[in-house]
Amino acid sequence: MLKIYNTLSRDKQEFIPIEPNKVRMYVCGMTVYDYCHAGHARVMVVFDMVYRWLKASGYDVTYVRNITDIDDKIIKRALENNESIHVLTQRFIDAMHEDERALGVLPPDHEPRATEYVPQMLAIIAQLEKNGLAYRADDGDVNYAVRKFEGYGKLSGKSLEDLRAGERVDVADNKNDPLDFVLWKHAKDGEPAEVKWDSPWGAGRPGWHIECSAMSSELLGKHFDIHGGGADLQFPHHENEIAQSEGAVLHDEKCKGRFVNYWIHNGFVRVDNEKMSKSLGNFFTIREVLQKFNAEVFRFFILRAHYRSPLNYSDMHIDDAKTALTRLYTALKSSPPATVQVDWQEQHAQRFKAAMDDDFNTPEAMAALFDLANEVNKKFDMKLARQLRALGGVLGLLQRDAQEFLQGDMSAGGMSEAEIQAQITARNAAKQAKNYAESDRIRKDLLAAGIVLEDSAAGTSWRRA
RNA sequence: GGCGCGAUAGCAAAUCGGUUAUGCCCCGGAUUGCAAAUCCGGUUAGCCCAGUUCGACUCUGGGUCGCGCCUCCA
Repeated sequence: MLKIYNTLSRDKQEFIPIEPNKVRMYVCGMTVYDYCHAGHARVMVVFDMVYRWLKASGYDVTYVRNITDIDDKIIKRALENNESIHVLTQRFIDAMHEDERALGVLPPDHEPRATEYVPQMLAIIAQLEKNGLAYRADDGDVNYAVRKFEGYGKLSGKSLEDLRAGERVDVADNKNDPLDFVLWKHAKDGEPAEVKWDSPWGAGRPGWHIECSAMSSELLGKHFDIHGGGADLQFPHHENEIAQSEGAVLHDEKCKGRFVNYWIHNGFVRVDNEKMSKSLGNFFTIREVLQKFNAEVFRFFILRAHYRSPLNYSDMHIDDAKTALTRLYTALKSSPPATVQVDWQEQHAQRFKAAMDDDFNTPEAMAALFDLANEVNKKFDMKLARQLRALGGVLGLLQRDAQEFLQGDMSAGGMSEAEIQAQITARNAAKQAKNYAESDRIRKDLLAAGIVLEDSAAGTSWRRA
């Protein structure tokens, strides 16, 4: 039985899908005006893990992760670069897909782009206006009247009074209430034609929050199971999504005004104990990280912490993760990669499953993997090795050929395989002649070049340190 | 200021009201020509102060410190 920590209720709840055996899940994806950073990597990997676990649990999952391809920052960047919005966003969408593939992230079932769902957004705005929740401001924007929506603040645990008392809320012009947010932004002079759509309220473009309400209901229906994203989206983005989506279906009998059953938020990636973010400038792009570290190591590093905990990014920690993952692959050395089924009756698998069912406790699931590796090493048991590989596969790990992982890593500028083999041959000759001074010298030189030799009954093998 | 989250050994990170978490590091042993890998064993825990309890790292209350949201943010 799967339990999920639901941000809405602030506790772990048994997961019961709306439709038996089916899960409909929506995750807020990226705004594509730049390369993805390590924080984005965490969202991708965490929800990929959730997606995989739901599927492994036998659910028929529909996973939607949107792409925000219209927004202030995109427009600004396109103008700076003197290129079209579409060219800019397409370039970063391609880059994002490259990063994802490297991290072993499965493609979502749908990847809707905001610009393709403007009619659906307009329909929701019209419905909100009809329901008395949206109004047209003097400047031409259409705003959401937050005070008219009962239950505003239920996701973030904020009351309107608290929010209003907050010092940091600007009193914006043209809003009936400072907390009201924009549904439709009127077109301004100087904005490219590419960012203008016709609407009953005049030419303009959508506000940020409305796109997710539109795309989720179009692809998953008005009421679906899981909605996810980074913890920073809890407020105001997800709070506003609820106001929009539930406000638009106030009188809809079918979904009884309920938008999402389970809200899942992942914790931040930190640098020096501070949130990694664009505005702080303390971020590393995924490509920067992957220049230094193997992508699977980075994925392993992300999943080694619980998804809701903060994750401190540092080279030292990723190095630590690399050594740990090397241990698992070492146990798989004599087990060729093959698609094998998990034997869920086996005890490590049971522990793994119990951990994953407990709010996706990947650190505990991994502990089971390490215990399993110990058994494999102890017993030389190929069946257990296959089990280790299969369980790793559930997390999107351990699918490579072990030799390839151990030898192929970070070889930039390293010795070629042929050179290494030649050295090994020379060393073995020296060993035969009992010239240990020479054989040790060769091994020492190789070690200095980052090559570790391992003698065994089967011969000498090597790996990169 | 309002709301929320966290504090576990040298580092990272889980579980749990009483029984070895796990990984990295370190020490000892086995193995090895010597190593590496592996195996066996070991050292290092639970921010502070009270309370509940036969017993608390785990529950409750109060501190302290750190972080996040309240503004674009994954």
